[in-house]
Amino acid sequence: MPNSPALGLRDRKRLETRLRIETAAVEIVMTEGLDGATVDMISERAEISPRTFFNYFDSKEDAILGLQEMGEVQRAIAAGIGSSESDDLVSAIVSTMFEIVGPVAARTQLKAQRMLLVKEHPRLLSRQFHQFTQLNSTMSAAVVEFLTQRETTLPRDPEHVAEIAVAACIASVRIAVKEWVANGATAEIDTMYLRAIGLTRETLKVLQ
Amino acid sequence: MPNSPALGLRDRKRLETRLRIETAAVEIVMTEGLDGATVDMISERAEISPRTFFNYFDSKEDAILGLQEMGEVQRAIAAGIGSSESDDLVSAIVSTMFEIVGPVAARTQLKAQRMLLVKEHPRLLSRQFHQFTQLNSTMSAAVVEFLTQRETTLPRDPEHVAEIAVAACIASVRIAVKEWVANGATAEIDTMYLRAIGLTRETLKVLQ
DNA sequence: TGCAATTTTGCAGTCTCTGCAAATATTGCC
DNA sequence: GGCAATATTTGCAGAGACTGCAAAATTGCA
Repeated sequence: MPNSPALGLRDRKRLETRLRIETAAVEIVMTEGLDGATVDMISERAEISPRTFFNYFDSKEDAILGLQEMGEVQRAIAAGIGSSESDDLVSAIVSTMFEIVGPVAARTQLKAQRMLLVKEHPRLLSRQFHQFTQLNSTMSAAVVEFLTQRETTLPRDPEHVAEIAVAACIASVRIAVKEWVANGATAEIDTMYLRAIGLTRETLKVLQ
Repeated sequence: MPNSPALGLRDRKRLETRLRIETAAVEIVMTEGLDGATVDMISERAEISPRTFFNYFDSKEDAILGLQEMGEVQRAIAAGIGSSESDDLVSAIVSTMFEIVGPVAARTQLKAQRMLLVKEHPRLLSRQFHQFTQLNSTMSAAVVEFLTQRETTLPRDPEHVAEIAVAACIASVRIAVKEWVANGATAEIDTMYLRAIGLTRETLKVLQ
């Protein structure tokens, strides 16, 4: 059990409940479909009251996707792009995104199922996408920081350039993940990662 | 009045009702805020029953944004990218997007107000964005077509490259529009258009 | 005018999501 | 162990989005 023993009972319970909700949500959507799954059903299976459900997630979709709270994701982004070993911006962005939604996603059954659901219900994809959109400024800031540290000459509008770069990378990752799922979700994670980077490069060539 | 006389009374009425709903939606959101505006209020001002509202739009947000039906937008995309005079992919994509959401947006008061609303309520932005996401395949197809006609050597995965290119352009347009609105929405449309293209180019340089 | 097709509407009902206050659980402290 | 402070859970009542259905109104056309 990967339960950090530093956490008190209260926090451990909270984490456990959260996971129980996420699991219930995914399971029910898998059998009942996206519209067939109701908050009541999910709550019942997770053994909480429907009211409590909304103490944990803002919407049904959030629970299905297990969307973390903004703060957590923001920290992950800053840490990810900031600590990138490579000097290459594309790999820094792509690898950070994989740290958040990718590799982890492959490890647990829950998250693998989630990806299948997203494939089946595109509505969910755009919900997840929406979170990224909201995080654009965080990402941009991290990218600007990255550029400031490594590039001698910054572009004229670093924040905007960063935002567009992030958008392109998001699209690449999304495609790579889609392909990966389409191929049975069995290949090495690295395949996906390299694929995303390769796709980005290919696009850059064409746009030039 | 730009009412095509070719349309029968029935269709003209339908169009007029649609416009009345869109207008009512924008006006009410401007005074009451996004959450303060209800379908009942909008329907009342548009002089239709709440039930009829949902015969025209799938959701409150769709009405506020005046989201066209998919089919219409799809035709606009195919026509836009296909008929581009330039050989440059970035300008072909960007100009098509402006034809759909940009220049038109500046012409009528309704659409200018809409842009202000989007600025104030980011939730709407991602709703509009969502439509673009859904149209990704349409756009990609058009871009692939574009490439096929003009490039001697196609990239390895044309559809994917197209998707990423479109994503980058969408981000650029979004930023350009955001800036334009922030500056009072008064500058020439061409400014916005050139700005979007310039931003894309700047980003390409950095990602390289 | 009168019939067929389309559109509007009311109604009943389901579901998401929120505020509030009472009940319950956890924590830290004595 | 017991007690007070704090956090969490829950029930309840209610607003609002959205849907299916069938009756009523409107429009198109012979």
